[in-house]
Amino acid sequence: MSNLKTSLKIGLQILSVLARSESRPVSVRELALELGQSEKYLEQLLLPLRHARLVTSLRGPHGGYHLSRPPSHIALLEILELMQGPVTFCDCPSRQCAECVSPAMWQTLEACMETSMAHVTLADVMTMRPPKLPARVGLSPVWVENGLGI
Amino acid sequence: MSNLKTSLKIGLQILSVLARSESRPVSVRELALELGQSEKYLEQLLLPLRHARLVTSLRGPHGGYHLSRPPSHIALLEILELMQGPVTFCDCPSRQCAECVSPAMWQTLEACMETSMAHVTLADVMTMRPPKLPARVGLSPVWVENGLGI
DNA sequence: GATAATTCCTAGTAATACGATATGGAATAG
DNA sequence: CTATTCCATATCGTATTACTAGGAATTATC
Repeated sequence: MSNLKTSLKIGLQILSVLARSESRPVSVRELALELGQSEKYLEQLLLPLRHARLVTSLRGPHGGYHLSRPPSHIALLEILELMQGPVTFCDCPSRQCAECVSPAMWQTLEACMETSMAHVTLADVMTMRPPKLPARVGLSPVWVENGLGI
Repeated sequence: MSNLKTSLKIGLQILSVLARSESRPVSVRELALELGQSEKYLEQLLLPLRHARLVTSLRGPHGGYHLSRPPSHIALLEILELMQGPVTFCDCPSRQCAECVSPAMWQTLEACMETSMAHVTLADVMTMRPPKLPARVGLSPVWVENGLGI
């Protein structure tokens, strides 16, 4: 079973299509044809993307959606949080519940994921390249030199 | 919503209890009392732990479960994979499906999580301390010095 | 204006996963 | 003989998720 929601995966596909046709807006109908999903479903997924101003919409004939920013300025973390919620390993507010066992542990691991994904951009996703990451990222995990061109 | 299953969290609680009473085996009944869960439920959770030889069982009177290894030699990753399945962001076998968008991306992120959790031990979890991690871990993410005693 | 293309919004339904419980008994060992 | 693990299955409730549906609002074009 995948740990990622379908909505995130399709959301990424949507954004990829929008990124490829920078110039003109893409209608939901076109997206539906290209991605093999229903228009209504894609509409729903576009809603949060628009509210977060990741995409901009144009109504009326020849309307559609386009990216609000260049793909290299859209972090995977943003998309992930929009489409499948925050990266939380335990969501008790106090971080002191029995389930927490070790709050510091979960927080560290959450930060690990977040920092990593904050440095991956839509451009990286599209080009199928491993992401460009700095050698070190704050106090959190980083990709290090790995012979893959980073 | 938490991204971790309850079974993992309770699994960790079980292992913590076992770790604290190293010397003698702990029966399911005792676990049930201590953790406030039904015996049958805990039995179910203990099954995969035993099959993976993380815990050893003794039958008959005064029987019960104990850890097969010291807590410092049980990686969080093992527990996680046993209790809530592998860390997979896309589970198509080919890694070439439409949902993949960027197989290299998911693989890198999966490796990030896995490597991080592979270096966290049950001992870390129990002591509520941030994990001890080497300054660098292969080609994957690491925790770096962060003033928390690592 | 009228019309048609499109986004926008709100609900609702259907399928699935998951947590949790329940039952019943076989095997094992003090 | 009794306490316990072991194992299988199945069931139920609920939360989440995927997906559908209908129609209001907006805008370009004729």
